Amino acid sequence: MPERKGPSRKGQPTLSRQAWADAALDALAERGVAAVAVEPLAAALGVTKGSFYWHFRTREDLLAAALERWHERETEEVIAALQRLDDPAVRLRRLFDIAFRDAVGGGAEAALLAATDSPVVAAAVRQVTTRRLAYLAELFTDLGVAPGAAEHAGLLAYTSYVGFFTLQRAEPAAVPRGPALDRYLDDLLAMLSAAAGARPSPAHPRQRGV
Amino acid sequence: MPERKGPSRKGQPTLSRQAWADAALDALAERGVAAVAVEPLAAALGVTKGSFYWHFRTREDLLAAALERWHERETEEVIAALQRLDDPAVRLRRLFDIAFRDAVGGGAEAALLAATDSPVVAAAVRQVTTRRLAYLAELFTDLGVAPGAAEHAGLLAYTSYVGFFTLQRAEPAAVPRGPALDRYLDDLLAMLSAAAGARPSPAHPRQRGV
DNA sequence: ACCTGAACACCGTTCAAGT
DNA sequence: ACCTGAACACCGTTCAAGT
Repeated sequence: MPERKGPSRKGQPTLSRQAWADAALDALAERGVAAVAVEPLAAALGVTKGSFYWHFRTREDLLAAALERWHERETEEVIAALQRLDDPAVRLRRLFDIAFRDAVGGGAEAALLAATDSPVVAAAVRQVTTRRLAYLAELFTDLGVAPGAAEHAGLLAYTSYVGFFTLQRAEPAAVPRGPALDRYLDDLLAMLSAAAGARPSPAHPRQRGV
Repeated sequence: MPERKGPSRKGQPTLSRQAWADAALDALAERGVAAVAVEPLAAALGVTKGSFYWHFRTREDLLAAALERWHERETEEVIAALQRLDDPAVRLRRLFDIAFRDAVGGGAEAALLAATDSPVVAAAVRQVTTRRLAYLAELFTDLGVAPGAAEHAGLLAYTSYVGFFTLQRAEPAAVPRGPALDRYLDDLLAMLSAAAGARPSPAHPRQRGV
């Protein structure tokens, strides 16, 4: 995949596949999957839509390229950064900070996770989801949690995260900020630790019935 | 709003606004927001797309009507049914069963909650979200939880729910079923009760640090 | 009152032709 | 190697005309 070949016509550098994919991912994060449209994107990039088809076979292809970029940026790079931290407890806390405070994905997440009507999007989302759940389970295992309980806790953590940023998009006013967010994360971590420590099968004692 | 006016041409009953809205909601639940398309819907209903514009001003209008139906079915009717139960603890458990087991919304939920690029969808989602969070807070208050903690617990419950069905759509294989689901809901309820019982402000004792 | 049919704009896709 | 420009299909929207 050539990165860029140097200027060609009228001083404009020739467009690369990557430039299209990046523009597509930006549009997607800001205005949703429908905004990944060839003609408007071409206009924004200053070329005709015909030229698009030299780089990509279809619009779906462009989406797939943008999605690949998303996977790399918001999953692989985050995991790689976490793995540079020695203490798994620190890794978990850092992950929560990244996920809940820094709001990974900058808007692409919510747009993507539910746009599973598109087969390309569905495939990318499945991959990312599997990868993240596996990493979370690994993280809890590193903390000393038994495999089954670790998977369970990872699931709980991930659904909370997905729900959180979805809510943030749907109704930002309802999402905790500042000290309320601290308490929220505190409780979540505590809940997770309780769930992770629970024995797999029989009913376990609880502090108060709800 | 007239329901139906009796047959008109060729034995076909005249189409009502409601028939269009229902068809739109079905398409939306099954194939996403993009599937709410005038021409295909008209074809399916056996009329020309021109006729659509007698009932609705725009496609957005149709979406809004479908959304109103969604709000009624998946929020107001559910709440009304719950309120017929006396014991708030039973209400909460029943709500969890409906939400996590019977998968409210039959697919529309995930498609909608993240399709906030459309202003009509965004508005409907905001309304439904606010209503549901308010009801959850009320439910926890009825259980004897203090107002602040009740809101907090409701938020935790709702984000878990949203994350759960999003995951169900994204990667069904990762979602617990059978006894694993029982344990999941058990833990969730216990976590919620712990969070609800926590004092609002200062650091509270936890069973084990994570 | 409710629908048809033709028209037009917008965007995805193709392709011959340009540089 | 990379792009233009014209063409066509599909869907949203309008509107005059039908029953």
